[in-house]
Amino acid sequence: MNSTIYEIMRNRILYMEYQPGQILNEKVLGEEFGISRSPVREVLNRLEWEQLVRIIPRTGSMVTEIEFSKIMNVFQVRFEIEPFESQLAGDRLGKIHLDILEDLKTTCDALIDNKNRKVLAEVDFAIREMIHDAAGNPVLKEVTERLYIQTFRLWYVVMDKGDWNEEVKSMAEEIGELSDLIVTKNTRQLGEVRRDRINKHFERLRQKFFNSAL
Amino acid sequence: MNSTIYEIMRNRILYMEYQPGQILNEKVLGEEFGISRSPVREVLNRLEWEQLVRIIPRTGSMVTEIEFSKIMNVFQVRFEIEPFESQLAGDRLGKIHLDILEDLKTTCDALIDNKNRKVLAEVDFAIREMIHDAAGNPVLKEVTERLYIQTFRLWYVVMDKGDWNEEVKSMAEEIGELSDLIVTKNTRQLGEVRRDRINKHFERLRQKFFNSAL
DNA sequence: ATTCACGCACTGGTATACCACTAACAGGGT
DNA sequence: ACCCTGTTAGTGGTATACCAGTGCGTGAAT
Repeated sequence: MNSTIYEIMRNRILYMEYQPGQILNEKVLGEEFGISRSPVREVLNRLEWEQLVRIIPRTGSMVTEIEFSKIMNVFQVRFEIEPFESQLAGDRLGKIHLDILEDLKTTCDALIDNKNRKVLAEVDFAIREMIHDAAGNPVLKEVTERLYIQTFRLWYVVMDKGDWNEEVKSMAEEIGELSDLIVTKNTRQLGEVRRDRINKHFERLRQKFFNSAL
Repeated sequence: MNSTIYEIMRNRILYMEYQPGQILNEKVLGEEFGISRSPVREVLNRLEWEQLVRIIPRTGSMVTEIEFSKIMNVFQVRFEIEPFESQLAGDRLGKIHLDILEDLKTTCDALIDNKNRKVLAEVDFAIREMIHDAAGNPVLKEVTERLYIQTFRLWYVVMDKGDWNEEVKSMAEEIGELSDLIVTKNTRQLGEVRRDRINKHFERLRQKFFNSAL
């Protein structure tokens, strides 16, 4: 299936196996996956729509650079829409989700002093997936996830530069906070808490990004 | 340019020249526009991820049906995100925009007792474009516009069934309200007012949709 | 006359061939 | 030695050819 190749390519970009600015060649990609240029182009078009590559005529598909100004725009929207989603999810979060969170907490704890960016990222994806399901609005899910992906790489590079344990601790805190709110059935606060989280997250990204003077 | 053909196709769907459920044929489209299937498929892919068609293997591209449940999901997001955009726009709305609104008001008034759905729709698009520009966040614009398009057709069919002048009057009211808030520099209320507008809009759509028992 | 089975024709999916364009390199002239 | 120009190679864009799958129509058998 084509969507498999799409996901492979997407992950390569997100996990920085393809560097920002790198030029991808349709013919080469086709040979690698054993398919012709037609389906490759389809995948590249989709990636372009997700703002992960920019197709440049007679040159190739350039993996998009990480532009802070653009990412600020995305965060401005996430900052508004994700708290809303959490608020929606509040009504439906229950015991099943507590179990999921407990598992994620375990995974998270195992990462202390044991740096593995990809696993930590997968924990984040899992939390998000849980919220999406609980919110029960597929349109909202699609929009939110698309925006998240556009900010993902910045987090991923910054993780490499800052204090690793601090990063893990922050994630563990988020999980704990979520669990607490579910246990105490204080789900109306979910929105506010999430807004706080994203705000802090963004602030950390901003600082580390400019400190490293990329 | 391909994007021209994309826009033509998109408009045909939005303005119901292609009926929901209608099957489009790649070869036929190619012949009509004097291009081959490759660029046609590119356009159809784009329309598919805009949720305007669904490509069905060995059958064709089906213009998506108007599903109320899906549209409810979209409205749930619009209801949250568009007031936010208006709020952002508030700081930058000024005299230039008042002039635009005045023009639109004139266009609108000319539509009383003179039914023309397309022109009224274009007025709506123009208002939205103004807000987008003032808000100054291209990401937000893209998301918002994409969602709007997904709800557009419902409005377009409902317009045909209800009281035309009521529809025009509602639009004129919206323009007036906007102008007033700009004049009195009461731009902080823009968000709330917009939320009200969308709410009423949705309520009208809901009622007329179920009355007509489509 | 009705029903079932076979084949044909039409679809989108994919591979391939061709094209227009550009950028880079090499060679010759100054 | 340097600059300018012509050619060539390589890109994405587009047209086309081929393929696999399916649904419908037709014809034959009961």
